[in-house]
Amino acid sequence: MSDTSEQEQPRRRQARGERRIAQLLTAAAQVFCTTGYTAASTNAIAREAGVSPGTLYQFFPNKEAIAVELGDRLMHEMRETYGEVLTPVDPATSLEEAVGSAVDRFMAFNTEHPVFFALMHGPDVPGRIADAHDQLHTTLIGRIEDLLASLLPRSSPADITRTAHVCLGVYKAGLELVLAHEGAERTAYVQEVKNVLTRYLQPLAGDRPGAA
Amino acid sequence: MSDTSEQEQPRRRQARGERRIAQLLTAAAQVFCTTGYTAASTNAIAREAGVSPGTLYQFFPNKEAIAVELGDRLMHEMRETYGEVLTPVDPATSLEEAVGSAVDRFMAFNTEHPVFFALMHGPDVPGRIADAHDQLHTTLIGRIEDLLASLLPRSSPADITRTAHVCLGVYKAGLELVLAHEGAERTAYVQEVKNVLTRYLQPLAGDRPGAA
DNA sequence: CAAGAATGCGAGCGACCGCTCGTGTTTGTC
DNA sequence: GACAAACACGAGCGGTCGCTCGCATTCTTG
Repeated sequence: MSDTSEQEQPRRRQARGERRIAQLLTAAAQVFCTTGYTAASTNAIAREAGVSPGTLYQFFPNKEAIAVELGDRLMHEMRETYGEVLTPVDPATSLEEAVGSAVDRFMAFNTEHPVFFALMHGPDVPGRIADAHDQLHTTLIGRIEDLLASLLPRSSPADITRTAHVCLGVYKAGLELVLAHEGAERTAYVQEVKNVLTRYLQPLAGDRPGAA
Repeated sequence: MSDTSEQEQPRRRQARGERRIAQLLTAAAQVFCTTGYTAASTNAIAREAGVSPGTLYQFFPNKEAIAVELGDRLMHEMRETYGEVLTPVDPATSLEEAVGSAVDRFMAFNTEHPVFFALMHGPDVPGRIADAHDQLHTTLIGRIEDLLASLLPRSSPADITRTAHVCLGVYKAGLELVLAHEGAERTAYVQEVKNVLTRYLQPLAGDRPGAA
């Protein structure tokens, strides 16, 4: 039973190979960003990276694996940069501060890695990536629920869940607007996203500081 | 000059043809809804309609024309059902009433024609449809700006424009959530969308009735 | 420096997709 | 019923895309 499962580990990579992988992932990010996942051809990714199609398939078994590896690395960098997503609670912070810092963190990451949004938002992504997407989505919703549970003590669990989905949806919509603008206008949109969320949550909050 | 442009009008349709067209558009709506535009194959549409690929191309010059015609008919039905989108102003209505009625109208249309959202939301749609999408988007933003200009007299034009984009984005995000649920939960999400918008706009509103 | 492994190439295979075309069937008109 | 136009069919053409394979090159290792 144990030998029937193929382990493909004995593949020893050289430094050149690791460089090629990084190069290919960068190229893939570029192409995914501009054309989306399904429309992105592996030949185009190879061309963008300046290598042949055969070289690409030396390092990735198929097109999906490229996106999966890219997603994994982004996820890892996100966790590394921001520690744990959405620090659970801090009873002293106001609603505005909590929302503001959460939005700033996510916006910073997403504007620095636009591929993330492109991969997660596209309705075309196949099996494995959709799974990762759902998993991230569920995790995120859970975190937001925890955050909201402490911020909005008067709400029922079902209401908390619904509110969490609304918050995430609003954030995603705001992200799209933010990514579509630059400079001062972008900053203004970030502020608007914070406004929408704080004003939405304010009436639900208990005796929090910072109420208008 | 006048005869160089080809007029393809002399194509006289029989009742059977009109029926086939409606049948094909219904099938296309179904397929577009489940797979999106690009992933939808014309053969699949023909199969869904129970006809051969050749028959499909008897009535539509290409795949894009199917989506365009579908979009045109939806647009026409939207205008016919709701007269003009977003009745400009009514100085006596409260902010809650204005937001509530606008959201209800759009939600009713979009839940009855999920294709509309699928066609407008997909990042994959090609030229002509993207044009129609942009045109609708611009028109909608303009209407919302007009509405907001009378509701929020203290805001500058630039702020109005930004606020309009935020409102439309929030609505689209809410629509996605609404379409993902059914029954009582769906109703609850509709209410949440209204809550988000009213609470967002409330602090900007002048001496409107209905303020909390 | 040899030998083997890892890397690199690019023509091309198989599958699918948008679309066509030759042919046969149904419908409207006289 | 005769004739033409509209409708219907489905095999298949041209093109793209994901991916492979045979072979050349570069690196590592003893």
